[in-house]
Amino acid sequence: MRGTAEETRRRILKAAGKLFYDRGIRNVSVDAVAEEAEVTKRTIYYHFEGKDALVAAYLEARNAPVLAGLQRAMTSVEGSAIEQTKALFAMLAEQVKSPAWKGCPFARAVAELPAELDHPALEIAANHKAAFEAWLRERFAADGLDDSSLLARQIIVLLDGAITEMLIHRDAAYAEAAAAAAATLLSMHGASVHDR
Amino acid sequence: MRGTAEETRRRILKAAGKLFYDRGIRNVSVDAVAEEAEVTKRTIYYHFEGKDALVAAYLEARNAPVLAGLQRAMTSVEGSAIEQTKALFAMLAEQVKSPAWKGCPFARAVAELPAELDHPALEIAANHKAAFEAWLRERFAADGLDDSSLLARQIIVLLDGAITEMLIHRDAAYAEAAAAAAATLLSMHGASVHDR
DNA sequence: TTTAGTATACCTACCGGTGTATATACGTAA
DNA sequence: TTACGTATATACACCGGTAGGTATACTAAA
Repeated sequence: MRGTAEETRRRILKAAGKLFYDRGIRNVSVDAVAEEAEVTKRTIYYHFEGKDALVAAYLEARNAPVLAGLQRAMTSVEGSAIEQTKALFAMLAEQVKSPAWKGCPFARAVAELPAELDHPALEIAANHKAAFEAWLRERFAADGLDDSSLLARQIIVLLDGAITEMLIHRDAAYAEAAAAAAATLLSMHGASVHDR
Repeated sequence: MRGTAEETRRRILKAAGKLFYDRGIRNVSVDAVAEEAEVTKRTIYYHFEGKDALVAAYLEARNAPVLAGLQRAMTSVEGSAIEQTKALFAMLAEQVKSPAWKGCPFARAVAELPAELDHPALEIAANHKAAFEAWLRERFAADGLDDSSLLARQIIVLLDGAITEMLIHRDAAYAEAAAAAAATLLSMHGASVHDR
């Protein structure tokens, strides 16, 4: 009963990701992760230094895929920055329909982990958010929008705000309201509603 | 060592509120609350059915004060809906400066508690958010703004989004960006920048 | 004297984490 | 090609601490 080390590690991370995201980090024991991964707890502690390291690795593993998903939601649509931003919120409105959707794993980790303990996960979350904001800024600047830096910041605020409200109310209307707000803001800064 | 029941209950709730908000609900044991309240754990279980009930009571107790604080931040400023909304975000920008500030207790509770267990706290949080959104809608409608319902929804999205970002980055710039976005949206719907 | 409220002590379950034996993949030399 | 040695990877059993929760005796006010 032994695959390669990488395979086992990935299996653990997959199980951890599923449980942490679904139930919350503090609500999931290392034993539960072991059972889900069909591995003994000792194996987890062979591959990870402790639960904190496992949590950090879980968030680290989510970073690239989530970022790519956000970017793809926009770039997969032909059109201006406005069209693409609308597509971003449309994806969000779609996701909330699934009961498995539980909001943003990074924001939830920060909400759950007290800042004082400077858990390694906190920096990972901050970097993730900053990375998407920076990408948005570049995207808007490429369209020649004014204040791309401010705009990117406002869009990410709308995004995370919509996620928060939808996690609370389970209502896609918040994503739609945010999409409308985003379109208004972009058009105020020189964005065309038509194709670029 | 015995005050009135109400007094003891309030002391427990005060201690619970401090610890739950500061460290997160799952990170605080009933023993820790008992110690903070200078009461034995048994006394807590005399006054509350269990930890879940204590958590629910904690959020319930926060509802009215937080709502009042938000409303006061707006109404304490003379002026139009725009001016008052700006004041709302200004208060937020001020709060983040304190290390004790840890975001919105309701949003954090929802982020931490898995939806499946339908914890009583979840409904309390949803009601709180809905209440402020409804109040905002009335406030905007009173100023004769178009689409007050959509506007209220957008402002609360901006508010919770700014809170999320500020919890992650500890940077008041997000409240300022949100304030600017809010002002833009309001002015698009017929709000005057001047006094009403 | 009754009874609401508090204290002491305790229970069971489970938490994160570990000591140690063992099984397997793989490089190396005959 | 085979036999073997070794580092790697997994299993089993276990630890002390603490979690939420409780049985029960006592205390003081009405």
